[in-house]
Amino acid sequence: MNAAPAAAASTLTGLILASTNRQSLIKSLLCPSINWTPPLVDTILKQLWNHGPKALHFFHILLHNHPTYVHSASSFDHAIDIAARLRNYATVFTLLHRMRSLRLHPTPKTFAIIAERYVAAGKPDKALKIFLSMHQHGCLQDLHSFNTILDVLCKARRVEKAWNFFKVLRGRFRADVISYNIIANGWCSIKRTNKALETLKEMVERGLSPSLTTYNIILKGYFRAGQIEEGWKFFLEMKRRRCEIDVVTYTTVVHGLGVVGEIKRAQKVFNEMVNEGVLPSVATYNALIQVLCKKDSVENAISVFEEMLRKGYAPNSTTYNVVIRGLCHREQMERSMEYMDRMRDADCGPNVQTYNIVIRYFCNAGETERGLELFEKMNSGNCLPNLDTYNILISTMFVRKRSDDMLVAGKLLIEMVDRGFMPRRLTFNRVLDGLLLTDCEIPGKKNKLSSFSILFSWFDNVLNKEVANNRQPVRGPK
DNA sequence: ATAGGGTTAG
Repeated sequence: MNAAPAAAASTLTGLILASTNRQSLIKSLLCPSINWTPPLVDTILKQLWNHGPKALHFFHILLHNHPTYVHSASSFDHAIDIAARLRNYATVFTLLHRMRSLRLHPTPKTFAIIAERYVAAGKPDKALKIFLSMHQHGCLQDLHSFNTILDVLCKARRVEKAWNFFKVLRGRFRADVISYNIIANGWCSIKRTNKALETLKEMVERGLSPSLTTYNIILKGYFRAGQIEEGWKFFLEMKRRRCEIDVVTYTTVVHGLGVVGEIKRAQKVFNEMVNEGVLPSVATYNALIQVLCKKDSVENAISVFEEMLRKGYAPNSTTYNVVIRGLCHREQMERSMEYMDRMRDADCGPNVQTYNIVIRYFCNAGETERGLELFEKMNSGNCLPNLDTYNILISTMFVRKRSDDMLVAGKLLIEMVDRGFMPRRLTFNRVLDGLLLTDCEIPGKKNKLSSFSILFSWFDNVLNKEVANNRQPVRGPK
Protein backbone atom coordinates (compact mmCIF):
# COMPACT_ATOMS: atom_id res chain seq x y z
CA MET A 1 0.00 0.00 0.00
CA ASN A 2 1.33 3.48 -0.71
CA ALA A 3 1.63 6.20 1.88
CA ALA A 4 -1.62 8.06 1.28
CA PRO A 5 -4.09 5.28 2.20
CA ALA A 6 -1.92 4.24 5.14
CA ALA A 7 -2.03 7.78 6.48
CA ALA A 8 -5.78 7.97 5.85
CA ALA A 9 -6.18 4.70 7.73
CA SER A 10 -4.25 6.00 10.74
CA THR A 11 -6.39 9.12 10.88
CA LEU A 12 -9.57 7.06 10.78
CA THR A 13 -8.22 4.60 13.34
CA GLY A 14 -7.54 7.54 15.65
CA LEU A 15 -11.06 8.81 15.09
CA ILE A 16 -12.56 5.42 15.94
CA LEU A 17 -10.42 5.04 19.05
CA ALA A 18 -11.30 8.51 20.27
CA SER A 19 -15.03 8.13 19.77
CA THR A 20 -17.25 7.67 22.77
CA ASN A 21 -20.61 8.21 21.16
CA ARG A 22 -22.07 5.70 18.77
CA GLN A 23 -24.23 8.09 16.80
CA SER A 24 -21.49 10.62 16.20
CA LEU A 25 -19.10 7.86 15.10
CA ILE A 26 -21.65 6.58 12.61
CA LYS A 27 -22.06 10.11 11.31
CA SER A 28 -18.30 10.57 10.88
CA LEU A 29 -17.81 7.21 9.20
CA LEU A 30 -20.62 7.79 6.75
CA CYS A 31 -19.22 11.14 5.68
CA PRO A 32 -19.38 11.05 1.85
CA SER A 33 -15.83 12.36 1.45
CA ILE A 34 -14.43 9.05 2.76
CA ASN A 35 -13.72 6.67 -0.08
CA TRP A 36 -14.10 3.29 1.57
CA THR A 37 -12.12 0.52 -0.10
CA PRO A 38 -11.32 -3.02 1.07
CA PRO A 39 -7.58 -2.26 1.57
CA LEU A 40 -8.48 0.79 3.68
CA VAL A 41 -10.89 -1.23 5.81
CA ASP A 42 -8.35 -4.06 6.17
CA THR A 43 -5.64 -1.64 7.27
CA ILE A 44 -7.90 -0.12 9.91
CA LEU A 45 -8.92 -3.55 11.20
CA LYS A 46 -5.24 -4.49 11.53
CA GLN A 47 -4.46 -1.26 13.35
CA LEU A 48 -7.34 -1.98 15.75
CA TRP A 49 -6.13 -5.54 16.30
CA ASN A 50 -5.41 -4.87 19.97
CA HIS A 51 -8.77 -3.25 20.51
CA GLY A 52 -11.07 -5.99 19.29
CA PRO A 53 -14.38 -4.54 20.48
CA LYS A 54 -13.77 -1.24 18.65
CA ALA A 55 -12.61 -3.09 15.55
CA LEU A 56 -15.84 -5.07 15.43
CA HIS A 57 -17.88 -1.97 16.18
CA PHE A 58 -16.29 -0.23 13.19
CA PHE A 59 -16.82 -3.26 10.95
CA HIS A 60 -20.49 -3.47 11.95
CA ILE A 61 -21.14 0.21 11.30
CA LEU A 62 -19.99 -0.14 7.70
CA LEU A 63 -21.87 -3.42 7.41
CA HIS A 64 -25.20 -2.15 8.72
CA ASN A 65 -25.23 1.62 8.32
CA HIS A 66 -23.38 2.43 5.13
CA PRO A 67 -25.79 2.89 2.23
CA THR A 68 -23.53 1.53 -0.53
CA TYR A 69 -20.26 0.10 0.72
CA VAL A 70 -19.98 -3.71 0.75
CA HIS A 71 -17.25 -5.46 2.74
CA SER A 72 -14.79 -7.72 0.93
CA ALA A 73 -14.17 -11.35 1.83
CA SER A 74 -10.79 -10.42 3.31
CA SER A 75 -12.37 -7.83 5.63
CA PHE A 76 -14.86 -10.48 6.73
CA ASP A 77 -11.92 -12.78 7.46
CA HIS A 78 -10.34 -10.11 9.66
CA ALA A 79 -13.59 -9.49 11.51
CA ILE A 80 -14.12 -13.22 12.01
CA ASP A 81 -10.55 -13.52 13.29
CA ILE A 82 -11.13 -10.74 15.81
CA ALA A 83 -14.50 -12.09 16.97
CA ALA A 84 -13.04 -15.58 17.36
CA ARG A 85 -10.12 -14.23 19.36
CA LEU A 86 -12.65 -12.56 21.67
CA ARG A 87 -14.31 -15.98 21.86
CA ASN A 88 -17.45 -14.39 20.56
CA TYR A 89 -18.48 -17.43 18.53
CA ALA A 90 -22.04 -16.21 17.97
CA THR A 91 -20.62 -13.29 15.99
CA VAL A 92 -18.26 -15.62 14.15
CA PHE A 93 -21.14 -17.69 12.83
CA THR A 94 -23.34 -14.69 12.12
CA LEU A 95 -20.55 -13.22 10.00
CA LEU A 96 -19.97 -16.55 8.29
CA HIS A 97 -23.62 -16.73 7.28
CA ARG A 98 -23.61 -13.07 6.31
CA MET A 99 -20.70 -13.78 3.94
CA ARG A 100 -22.71 -16.50 2.22
CA SER A 101 -25.80 -14.33 1.89
CA LEU A 102 -23.64 -11.65 0.25
CA ARG A 103 -22.27 -14.32 -2.12
CA LEU A 104 -18.79 -13.80 -0.71
CA HIS A 105 -17.77 -17.38 -0.27
CA PRO A 106 -15.88 -18.27 2.87
CA THR A 107 -12.53 -19.69 1.76
CA PRO A 108 -10.27 -22.34 3.27
CA LYS A 109 -8.47 -19.41 4.84
CA THR A 110 -11.66 -18.41 6.69
CA PHE A 111 -11.88 -21.88 8.21
CA ALA A 112 -8.18 -21.94 9.02
CA ILE A 113 -8.70 -18.74 11.01
CA ILE A 114 -11.63 -20.14 12.97
CA ALA A 115 -9.82 -23.42 13.61
CA GLU A 116 -6.71 -21.64 14.82
CA ARG A 117 -8.69 -19.57 17.30
CA TYR A 118 -10.54 -22.62 18.58
CA VAL A 119 -7.24 -24.37 19.19
CA ALA A 120 -5.83 -21.30 20.92
CA ALA A 121 -8.90 -21.28 23.17
CA GLY A 122 -8.18 -24.87 24.15
CA LYS A 123 -10.89 -26.37 21.94
CA PRO A 124 -9.03 -28.49 19.37
CA ASP A 125 -12.04 -30.76 18.83
CA LYS A 126 -14.13 -27.77 17.79
CA ALA A 127 -11.36 -26.96 15.32
CA LEU A 128 -11.56 -30.43 13.80
CA LYS A 129 -15.33 -30.20 13.70
CA ILE A 130 -15.32 -26.90 11.81
CA PHE A 131 -12.83 -28.39 9.35
CA LEU A 132 -15.03 -31.44 8.81
CA SER A 133 -18.10 -29.23 8.29
CA MET A 134 -16.48 -26.93 5.72
CA HIS A 135 -18.39 -28.48 2.84
CA GLN A 136 -21.67 -27.57 4.54
CA HIS A 137 -20.57 -23.96 4.20
CA GLY A 138 -19.88 -24.33 0.51
CA CYS A 139 -16.16 -24.92 0.82
CA LEU A 140 -14.66 -28.25 -0.18
CA GLN A 141 -11.97 -29.97 1.82
CA ASP A 142 -8.87 -30.92 -0.09
CA LEU A 143 -5.26 -31.80 0.63
CA HIS A 144 -4.43 -28.10 1.07
CA SER A 145 -7.00 -27.54 3.77
CA PHE A 146 -6.14 -30.88 5.38
CA ASN A 147 -2.52 -29.81 5.63
CA THR A 148 -3.60 -26.45 7.03
CA ILE A 149 -5.63 -27.98 9.85
CA LEU A 150 -2.75 -30.31 10.70
CA ASP A 151 -0.42 -27.34 10.87
CA VAL A 152 -2.83 -25.38 13.05
CA LEU A 153 -2.88 -28.25 15.55
CA CYS A 154 0.89 -28.76 15.41
CA LYS A 155 1.70 -25.06 15.84
CA ALA A 156 -0.42 -25.08 18.98
CA ARG A 157 1.56 -28.10 20.20
CA ARG A 158 -1.41 -30.44 19.88
CA VAL A 159 0.83 -32.78 17.91
CA GLU A 160 -0.60 -36.01 19.30
CA LYS A 161 -4.05 -34.94 18.20
CA ALA A 162 -2.79 -33.92 14.78
CA TRP A 163 -1.02 -37.24 14.35
CA ASN A 164 -4.14 -39.25 15.28
CA PHE A 165 -6.28 -37.20 12.93
CA PHE A 166 -3.64 -37.60 10.24
CA LYS A 167 -3.54 -41.38 10.57
CA VAL A 168 -7.29 -41.60 10.09
CA LEU A 169 -7.49 -39.36 7.05
CA ARG A 170 -4.12 -39.57 5.28
CA GLY A 171 -5.45 -42.12 2.81
CA ARG A 172 -8.54 -40.15 1.94
CA PHE A 173 -6.64 -36.90 1.32
CA ARG A 174 -3.58 -38.57 -0.23
CA ALA A 175 -1.14 -37.07 2.24
CA ASP A 176 2.01 -35.73 0.61
CA VAL A 177 5.50 -34.76 1.71
CA ILE A 178 4.14 -31.45 3.00
CA SER A 179 1.69 -33.25 5.31
CA TYR A 180 4.54 -35.33 6.71
CA ASN A 181 6.79 -32.30 7.06
CA ILE A 182 4.08 -30.56 9.08
CA ILE A 183 3.76 -33.51 11.45
CA ALA A 184 7.53 -33.99 11.73
CA ASN A 185 7.97 -30.32 12.51
CA GLY A 186 5.26 -30.64 15.14
CA TRP A 187 7.15 -33.47 16.88
CA CYS A 188 10.34 -31.44 16.71
CA SER A 189 8.63 -28.41 18.22
CA ILE A 190 7.84 -30.44 21.34
CA LYS A 191 11.38 -31.83 21.31
CA ARG A 192 10.38 -35.33 20.24
CA THR A 193 12.93 -35.66 17.47
CA ASN A 194 12.68 -39.44 17.49
CA LYS A 195 8.95 -39.34 16.79
CA ALA A 196 9.71 -36.99 13.89
CA LEU A 197 12.22 -39.47 12.50
CA GLU A 198 9.74 -42.33 12.92
CA THR A 199 7.07 -40.36 11.11
CA LEU A 200 9.44 -39.68 8.24
CA LYS A 201 10.44 -43.33 8.10
CA GLU A 202 6.78 -44.14 7.55
CA MET A 203 6.67 -41.51 4.84
CA VAL A 204 9.60 -43.09 2.98
CA GLU A 205 8.01 -46.53 3.32
CA ARG A 206 4.95 -45.12 1.62
CA GLY A 207 7.06 -44.05 -1.31
CA LEU A 208 7.43 -40.33 -0.62
CA SER A 209 10.86 -38.70 -0.76
CA PRO A 210 12.10 -36.20 1.79
CA SER A 211 12.78 -32.69 0.53
CA LEU A 212 15.31 -30.09 1.64
CA THR A 213 12.57 -28.70 3.91
CA THR A 214 12.34 -32.13 5.55
CA TYR A 215 16.07 -32.11 6.30
CA ASN A 216 15.94 -28.54 7.59
CA ILE A 217 13.12 -29.55 9.95
CA ILE A 218 15.17 -32.41 11.40
CA LEU A 219 18.27 -30.24 11.65
CA LYS A 220 16.36 -27.65 13.63
CA GLY A 221 14.79 -30.44 15.69
CA TYR A 222 18.18 -31.64 16.88
CA PHE A 223 19.28 -28.16 17.90
CA ARG A 224 15.97 -27.39 19.57
CA ALA A 225 16.16 -30.60 21.61
CA GLY A 226 19.69 -29.71 22.71
CA GLN A 227 21.21 -32.51 20.60
CA ILE A 228 23.93 -30.22 19.30
CA GLU A 229 26.43 -32.79 18.12
CA GLU A 230 23.69 -34.81 16.38
CA GLY A 231 22.64 -31.60 14.66
CA TRP A 232 26.19 -30.82 13.65
CA LYS A 233 26.72 -34.36 12.28
CA PHE A 234 23.46 -34.10 10.40
CA PHE A 235 24.58 -30.81 8.87
CA LEU A 236 27.90 -32.36 7.77
CA GLU A 237 25.99 -35.29 6.30
CA MET A 238 23.74 -32.90 4.37
CA LYS A 239 26.83 -31.24 2.93
CA ARG A 240 28.56 -34.55 2.22
CA ARG A 241 25.55 -35.84 0.32
CA ARG A 242 25.52 -32.66 -1.72
CA CYS A 243 22.00 -31.74 -0.69
CA GLU A 244 21.45 -28.29 -2.09
CA ILE A 245 21.68 -26.75 1.35
CA ASP A 246 20.29 -23.26 1.48
CA VAL A 247 20.10 -20.08 3.55
CA VAL A 248 17.58 -21.72 5.91
CA THR A 249 20.02 -24.57 6.63
CA TYR A 250 22.82 -22.14 7.44
CA THR A 251 20.58 -19.89 9.55
CA THR A 252 19.44 -22.92 11.56
CA VAL A 253 23.04 -23.92 12.28
CA VAL A 254 24.23 -20.38 13.13
CA HIS A 255 21.36 -20.01 15.57
CA GLY A 256 21.59 -23.52 16.96
CA LEU A 257 25.32 -23.26 17.70
CA GLY A 258 24.97 -19.72 19.02
CA VAL A 259 22.31 -20.45 21.60
CA VAL A 260 24.53 -23.00 23.30
CA GLY A 261 27.39 -20.51 23.36
CA GLU A 262 29.41 -21.94 20.46
CA ILE A 263 30.00 -18.45 19.11
CA LYS A 264 33.22 -19.17 17.22
CA ARG A 265 31.66 -22.09 15.38
CA ALA A 266 28.53 -20.06 14.63
CA GLN A 267 30.61 -17.24 13.16
CA LYS A 268 32.64 -19.72 11.16
CA VAL A 269 29.47 -21.15 9.60
CA PHE A 270 28.24 -17.64 8.90
CA ASN A 271 31.46 -16.82 7.04
CA GLU A 272 31.47 -20.17 5.29
CA MET A 273 28.07 -19.67 3.69
CA VAL A 274 29.20 -16.70 1.66
CA ASN A 275 32.12 -18.75 0.31
CA GLU A 276 29.66 -21.43 -0.67
CA GLY A 277 27.68 -18.88 -2.65
CA VAL A 278 24.72 -18.74 -0.26
CA LEU A 279 23.93 -15.17 0.75
CA PRO A 280 22.82 -14.53 4.34
CA SER A 281 19.32 -13.12 4.68
CA VAL A 282 18.04 -10.62 7.23
CA ALA A 283 16.95 -13.63 9.31
CA THR A 284 20.53 -14.98 9.24
CA TYR A 285 21.83 -11.65 10.50
CA ASN A 286 19.10 -11.59 13.14
CA ALA A 287 20.17 -15.04 14.33
CA LEU A 288 23.82 -14.02 14.56
CA ILE A 289 23.08 -10.69 16.23
CA GLN A 290 20.82 -12.35 18.76
CA VAL A 291 23.32 -15.01 19.79
CA LEU A 292 26.11 -12.44 20.01
CA CYS A 293 23.94 -10.38 22.34
CA LYS A 294 23.18 -13.35 24.52
CA LYS A 295 26.44 -15.24 24.56
CA ASP A 296 29.10 -12.79 23.51
CA SER A 297 28.89 -9.02 23.78
CA VAL A 298 26.36 -6.47 22.71
CA GLU A 299 29.23 -4.44 21.19
CA ASN A 300 30.08 -7.29 18.82
CA ALA A 301 26.40 -7.67 18.02
CA ILE A 302 26.15 -4.00 17.16
CA SER A 303 29.18 -4.17 14.91
CA VAL A 304 27.46 -6.96 12.97
CA PHE A 305 24.37 -4.76 12.84
CA GLU A 306 26.46 -1.92 11.38
CA GLU A 307 28.12 -4.31 8.93
CA MET A 308 24.68 -5.40 7.82
CA LEU A 309 23.76 -1.77 7.08
CA ARG A 310 27.02 -1.23 5.17
CA LYS A 311 26.22 -4.21 2.99
CA GLY A 312 22.90 -2.67 2.06
CA TYR A 313 20.57 -4.90 4.08
CA ALA A 314 17.43 -3.30 5.53
CA PRO A 315 17.07 -4.43 9.14
CA ASN A 316 13.50 -5.34 10.05
CA SER A 317 11.68 -4.87 13.34
CA THR A 318 13.06 -8.18 14.62
CA THR A 319 16.62 -6.95 14.06
CA TYR A 320 15.97 -3.77 16.02
CA ASN A 321 14.14 -5.63 18.76
CA VAL A 322 17.02 -8.05 19.18
CA VAL A 323 19.53 -5.20 19.51
CA ILE A 324 17.25 -3.24 21.84
CA ARG A 325 16.74 -6.29 24.03
CA GLY A 326 20.49 -6.85 24.15
CA LEU A 327 21.08 -3.26 25.22
CA CYS A 328 18.34 -3.42 27.86
CA HIS A 329 19.82 -6.59 29.19
CA ARG A 330 23.16 -4.83 29.70
CA GLU A 331 21.31 -1.99 31.41
CA GLN A 332 21.98 0.43 28.60
CA MET A 333 18.50 1.87 28.52
CA GLU A 334 19.48 5.20 27.01
CA ARG A 335 21.15 3.50 24.07
CA SER A 336 18.12 1.29 23.59
CA MET A 337 16.01 4.46 23.39
CA GLU A 338 18.34 5.65 20.60
CA TYR A 339 17.65 2.45 18.67
CA MET A 340 13.93 3.05 19.11
CA ASP A 341 14.45 6.43 17.45
CA ARG A 342 16.38 4.75 14.66
CA MET A 343 13.43 2.43 14.14
CA ARG A 344 11.17 5.45 13.68
CA ASP A 345 13.67 7.05 11.29
CA ALA A 346 13.77 3.84 9.25
CA ASP A 347 9.95 3.78 9.26
CA CYS A 348 10.17 0.36 10.88
CA GLY A 349 8.28 0.62 14.13
CA PRO A 350 8.65 0.62 17.08
CA ASN A 351 5.97 -2.03 17.39
CA VAL A 352 4.20 -3.46 20.39
CA GLN A 353 6.99 -5.99 20.98
CA THR A 354 9.55 -3.17 21.12
CA TYR A 355 7.50 -1.32 23.71
CA ASN A 356 7.01 -4.49 25.74
CA ILE A 357 10.77 -5.07 25.85
CA VAL A 358 11.68 -1.60 27.06
CA ILE A 359 8.69 -1.27 29.38
CA ARG A 360 9.58 -4.61 30.97
CA TYR A 361 13.18 -3.60 31.52
CA PHE A 362 12.30 -0.20 32.96
CA CYS A 363 9.79 -1.79 35.31
CA ASN A 364 12.20 -4.51 36.41
CA ALA A 365 14.86 -1.87 37.06
CA GLY A 366 12.46 -0.08 39.39
CA GLU A 367 11.87 2.79 36.97
CA THR A 368 8.12 2.40 37.07
CA GLU A 369 7.45 5.97 35.96
CA ARG A 370 9.43 5.54 32.77
CA GLY A 371 7.57 2.33 32.04
CA LEU A 372 4.27 4.14 32.48
CA GLU A 373 5.53 7.03 30.35
CA LEU A 374 6.26 4.69 27.47
CA PHE A 375 2.87 3.07 27.94
CA GLU A 376 1.22 6.49 27.60
CA LYS A 377 3.33 7.18 24.54
CA MET A 378 2.23 4.01 22.76
CA ASN A 379 -1.38 4.62 23.70
CA SER A 380 -1.31 8.10 22.21
CA GLY A 381 0.60 6.95 19.14
CA ASN A 382 -0.54 4.32 16.69
CA CYS A 383 0.63 1.29 18.61
CA LEU A 384 -1.93 -0.28 20.89
CA PRO A 385 -0.82 -2.26 23.95
CA ASN A 386 -1.47 -5.99 23.97
CA LEU A 387 -2.09 -8.58 26.69
CA ASP A 388 1.62 -8.80 27.55
CA THR A 389 1.86 -5.04 28.00
CA TYR A 390 -0.98 -5.07 30.52
CA ASN A 391 0.41 -8.09 32.36
CA ILE A 392 3.85 -6.47 32.67
CA LEU A 393 2.47 -3.19 33.96
CA ILE A 394 -0.13 -4.59 36.31
CA SER A 395 2.34 -6.88 38.04
CA THR A 396 4.75 -3.95 38.35
CA MET A 397 2.09 -1.99 40.22
CA PHE A 398 2.51 -4.32 43.19
CA VAL A 399 6.21 -3.86 43.84
CA ARG A 400 6.27 -0.40 45.41
CA LYS A 401 3.40 -1.12 47.80
CA ARG A 402 1.91 2.28 47.09
CA SER A 403 -1.79 2.88 47.26
CA ASP A 404 -1.71 5.06 44.14
CA ASP A 405 -0.20 2.17 42.22
CA MET A 406 -3.17 0.00 43.22
CA LEU A 407 -5.46 2.52 41.61
CA VAL A 408 -3.38 2.46 38.45
CA ALA A 409 -3.55 -1.33 38.48
CA GLY A 410 -7.34 -1.12 38.78
CA LYS A 411 -7.53 1.34 35.90
CA LEU A 412 -5.30 -0.87 33.72
CA LEU A 413 -7.41 -3.90 34.54
CA ILE A 414 -10.62 -2.16 33.53
CA GLU A 415 -8.98 -0.86 30.37
CA MET A 416 -7.67 -4.26 29.30
CA VAL A 417 -11.05 -5.92 29.76
CA ASP A 418 -12.61 -3.05 27.82
CA ARG A 419 -10.23 -3.80 24.97
CA GLY A 420 -11.10 -7.45 24.88
CA PHE A 421 -8.19 -8.93 26.84
CA MET A 422 -9.10 -11.47 29.45
CA PRO A 423 -6.86 -11.20 32.50
CA ARG A 424 -5.87 -14.31 34.35
CA ARG A 425 -7.89 -15.03 37.45
CA LEU A 426 -4.76 -14.52 39.51
CA THR A 427 -4.36 -11.01 38.12
CA PHE A 428 -7.95 -10.22 38.99
CA ASN A 429 -7.59 -11.43 42.53
CA ARG A 430 -4.34 -9.57 43.11
CA VAL A 431 -5.81 -6.28 41.94
CA LEU A 432 -8.94 -6.73 44.03
CA ASP A 433 -6.91 -7.65 47.11
CA GLY A 434 -4.61 -4.70 46.51
CA LEU A 435 -7.50 -2.28 46.32
CA LEU A 436 -9.17 -3.79 49.33
CA LEU A 437 -6.05 -3.38 51.47
CA THR A 438 -5.53 0.15 50.25
CA ASP A 439 -9.05 1.08 51.12
CA CYS A 440 -8.55 -0.07 54.68
CA GLU A 441 -5.37 1.89 55.19
CA ILE A 442 -5.89 5.17 53.47
CA PRO A 443 -7.95 8.15 54.47
CA GLY A 444 -10.22 9.68 51.82
CA LYS A 445 -11.81 6.36 51.00
CA LYS A 446 -14.51 7.71 48.83
CA ASN A 447 -12.67 7.67 45.50
CA LYS A 448 -11.12 4.34 46.20
CA LEU A 449 -14.43 2.77 46.97
CA SER A 450 -15.92 3.93 43.74
CA SER A 451 -13.12 2.40 41.65
CA PHE A 452 -13.48 -0.67 43.77
CA SER A 453 -17.13 -1.06 42.91
CA ILE A 454 -16.42 -0.57 39.21
CA LEU A 455 -13.96 -3.42 39.47
CA PHE A 456 -16.51 -5.63 41.15
CA SER A 457 -19.00 -5.05 38.40
CA TRP A 458 -16.33 -5.94 35.87
CA PHE A 459 -15.45 -8.97 37.87
CA ASP A 460 -19.03 -10.22 37.68
CA ASN A 461 -19.16 -9.45 34.00
CA VAL A 462 -16.01 -11.38 33.28
CA LEU A 463 -16.86 -14.32 35.50
CA ASN A 464 -20.03 -14.75 33.53
CA LYS A 465 -17.95 -15.13 30.42
CA GLU A 466 -14.98 -17.34 30.87
CA VAL A 467 -11.79 -16.26 32.55
CA ALA A 468 -8.82 -17.39 30.56
CA ASN A 469 -6.43 -19.32 32.72
CA ASN A 470 -4.35 -20.61 29.88
CA ARG A 471 -1.55 -18.51 28.54
CA GLN A 472 -1.64 -19.39 24.84
CA PRO A 473 0.32 -16.90 22.79
CA VAL A 474 -2.07 -15.15 20.46
CA ARG A 475 -0.93 -14.74 16.94
CA GLY A 476 -1.45 -11.34 15.34
CA PRO A 477 -3.21 -10.49 12.09
CA LYS A 478 -1.76 -11.69 8.81
C1' DA B 1 -3.23 -18.98 5.15
C1' DT B 2 -0.14 -26.14 2.61
C1' DA B 3 5.77 -27.16 5.09
C1' DG B 4 11.55 -25.27 7.02
C1' DG B 5 15.47 -20.21 9.34
C1' DG B 6 15.40 -14.37 13.70
C1' DT B 7 11.65 -11.68 18.62
C1' DT B 8 10.36 -12.20 25.57
C1' DA B 9 11.63 -14.35 30.19
C1' DG B 10 9.87 -17.42 33.10
